[in-house]
Amino acid sequence: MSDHPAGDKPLNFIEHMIEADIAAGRWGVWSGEQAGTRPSRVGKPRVHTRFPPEPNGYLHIGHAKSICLNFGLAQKYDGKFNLRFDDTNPAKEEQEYVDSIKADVKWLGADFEGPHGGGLFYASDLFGSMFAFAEELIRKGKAYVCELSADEVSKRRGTPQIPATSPFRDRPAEESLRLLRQMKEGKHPDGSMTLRARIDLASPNFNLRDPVLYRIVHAEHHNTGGEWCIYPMYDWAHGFEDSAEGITHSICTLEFENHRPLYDWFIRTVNEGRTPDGSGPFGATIHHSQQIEFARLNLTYTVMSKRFLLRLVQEGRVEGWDDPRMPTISGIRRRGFTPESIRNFCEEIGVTRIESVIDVGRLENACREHLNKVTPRRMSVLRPLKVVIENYPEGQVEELDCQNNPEDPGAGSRKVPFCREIFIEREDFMENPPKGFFRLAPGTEVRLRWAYFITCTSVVKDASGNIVEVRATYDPATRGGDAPLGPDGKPTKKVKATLHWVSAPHAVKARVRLFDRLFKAERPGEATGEMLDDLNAQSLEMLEDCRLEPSLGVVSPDEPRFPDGIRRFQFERLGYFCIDPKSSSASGVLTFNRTVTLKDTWAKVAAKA
RNA sequence: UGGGGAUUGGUGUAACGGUAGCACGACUGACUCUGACUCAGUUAGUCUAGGUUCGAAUCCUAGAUCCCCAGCCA
Repeated sequence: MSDHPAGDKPLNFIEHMIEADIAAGRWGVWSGEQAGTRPSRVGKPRVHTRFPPEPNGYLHIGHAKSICLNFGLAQKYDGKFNLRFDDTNPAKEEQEYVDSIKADVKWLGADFEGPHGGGLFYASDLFGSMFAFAEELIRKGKAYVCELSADEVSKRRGTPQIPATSPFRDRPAEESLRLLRQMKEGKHPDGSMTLRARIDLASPNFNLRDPVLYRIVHAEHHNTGGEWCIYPMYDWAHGFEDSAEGITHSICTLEFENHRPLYDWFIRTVNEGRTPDGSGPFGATIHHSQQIEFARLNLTYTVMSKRFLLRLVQEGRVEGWDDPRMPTISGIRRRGFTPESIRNFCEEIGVTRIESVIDVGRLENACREHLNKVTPRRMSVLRPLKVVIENYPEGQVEELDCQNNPEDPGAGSRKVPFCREIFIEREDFMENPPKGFFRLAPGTEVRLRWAYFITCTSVVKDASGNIVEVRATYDPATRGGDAPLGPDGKPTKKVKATLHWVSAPHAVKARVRLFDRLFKAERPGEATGEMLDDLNAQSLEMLEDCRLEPSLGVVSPDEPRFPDGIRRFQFERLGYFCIDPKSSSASGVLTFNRTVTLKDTWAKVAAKA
């Protein structure tokens, strides 16, 4: 069945469901009132998604998959996307997390306040109506106050074969109502009682064994302050949040699949005694959205558990949530990744119900792919080795033209100074090169990018035999880096290698931070059960004596401005780097982060040998 | 030994009873003022066993393996 025009991406399973819903007219169409800022939306089938994080930590790349999915659907179907804080547990939630999540979602491009945005919501703003629904459930005989302690509930939970029990199950509704109000008024201590749904104590699905709706928590809430001392559980609250916001497709991860019967039960039960026109004894029917589960993102060499990431932060094993080695959005951003590259990555990996593990290299590739197109090229020497060009006049300085981006002729060029003393990369010189090494070595000739051909004449060593300097001669006829043309119009000579370089006296000094994977193991914790055992002790390398071309010391006018304000570059032959303002200002030293290396065929060959 | 899901090349993902395709990786080669990029080619797959059918990744039966569920977390 190829009813898609060539080049069209195949639909994922959620899109298939949406198409089916549209065909069936399941969710109706946008009214003029609902269309909001987009009149074009009026009359189109409703698709309304949301991203519902709990503000108990920073967002990570796994959340990015969900954000891109939900926002992407809203965009594709000209619908709406909400950001909603699922803040029903004051014990774990903080304003700091709320703020970071808002910033991260926006940075990713999922603008919940833009043309496809439905707005910003808080579950806690609905506490009042949720409480009313709870009272309604009691009146319908579908909920009761249970005075079992958490411990006792656990003991009475039963097994797959043996049903759970509660002695309070058949308590009169009036009594439950009175107790619930007392709970709300703070008359009872934490843990002394709960409100439970009256469903099925024998269900093989434990979620239906009279789940808790409300627990008593005397704690300050980041949004509602001290207004409440009872808080709704996730299962009870979530469907009402979706309902109130008019969400059509409530997308969550696979582990909530067993909760779907509960999700549906709550809405259905509230809707008992309600009618579409509001004439029922309990008023008007409330909206019932469709829960859909998909597989969360797993990455090799990466831990996505918020709890564990929090531990890394608290134990000081990383600099913080935004450490560039962290899989958090803020870490990845500080590392230099672009939102485009993350969106492309999420698009490439697809959406299914299969639990898979994506090679983290694919995320890096997505980043290279985008950065290659948009970053200006610069020359930087990370581990400097001095080269003295013996036949270049002392005191002479030339300003040479260097292209900013060979991929993009429109990016123009810049001037880079050249003189008698330059630095090259230490690893670009070998005194006794192996076969296949075609960089600089005694007697060989290489090109200095955009500059001249040079030939190594000798090596200078210190007392202990370390190479401290290389002597060379240059060919003045190769100015600009091109060999002179012969009578046949072809270059008179060719070199196999082109090296990056900087002028020694003009170079800007900087610190560069190189990052490796945070974990040594493809699946951290698999071997010993303790993820910390697989932490990579060498995941951060600081290079303190790097020399950069002078243009990096200032913001040049033709440097592209990224919307997030981050200055990103390709250091030729090395990789993609960005300035880390946080580290720079903290240390007083201009500091770059390496986002990702370039692919390096030679390193692969050399490693094999 | 209860319930709910999943299984297609190394990895990810299509195909919804009718030619198993795409992407990434890997490997070759071409090109190259980045050992990058780009381009061309090669590689390799339907969990197993039965059954239905002219025809099965797809439907049926049985089995295997993996994931989720007994928080007053989400």
